[in-house]
Amino acid sequence: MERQIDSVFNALADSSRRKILTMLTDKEMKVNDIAGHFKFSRPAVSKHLRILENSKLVIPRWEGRERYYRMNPKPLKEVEKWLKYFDKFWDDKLNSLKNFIEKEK
Amino acid sequence: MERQIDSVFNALADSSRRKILTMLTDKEMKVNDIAGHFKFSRPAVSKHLRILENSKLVIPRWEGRERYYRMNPKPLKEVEKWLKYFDKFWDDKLNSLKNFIEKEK
DNA sequence: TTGACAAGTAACCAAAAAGTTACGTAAATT
DNA sequence: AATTTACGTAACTTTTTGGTTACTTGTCAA
Repeated sequence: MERQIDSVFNALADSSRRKILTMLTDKEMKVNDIAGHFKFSRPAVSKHLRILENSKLVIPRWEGRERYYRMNPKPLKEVEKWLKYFDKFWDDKLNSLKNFIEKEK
Repeated sequence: MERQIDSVFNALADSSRRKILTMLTDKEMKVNDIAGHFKFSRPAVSKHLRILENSKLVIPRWEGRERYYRMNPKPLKEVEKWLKYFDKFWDDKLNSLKNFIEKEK
């Protein structure tokens, strides 16, 4: 079974999906509205939405025959947590990198 | 030309590559040492390293016939910045909700 | 109630990704 | 000098991904 963090990183790997997320930051949108922002077909958009949905980055809501999507920022917290691990070393790393580059010259 | 952020997200999409990054957090490692941690072959590891290298997440250094890799956390800052965009929005939203509730009282 | 509309799903295809084995090359070891 | 070692690279295969078109289903509107 795929771990949650894997599915989130995977969902974020595609720039179209990241674009969808930014579109959904501040508002709900239905599938056709989203599809209107892309050159490719609506079924392709549907697939992207399915991937975002599986990673819980978006949450759908039916309203009649229309499906509204909104963003769920929670899974991004997992990513931030993963990144924080490196932040701990950030300054040290920068310093030693600087020293490394200095020595190279 | 691929944008930097795209190549970074792409590099991070693979869990083996993320594992390599965590291995390199606090120390340099040579290719064979890294390969020792995976079930797949050394050339496969080499490919992953090439992808990490292209996204600038790791930096190589030749020492004789051995190649040492170190992590470069800088590109992760781009990712964090991308994530911050959402944090800001959701924090603001939470705050205005809080203010709203305060005023109601 | 008929037709159009908003979506999902299925079957398919091409290109990219992720692995393999085989081989090449330069450095270290004997 | 010959051999082994640490890597890279090339050619190839399989799997995954991202797209397509065609079709289905449920809802709305005439």
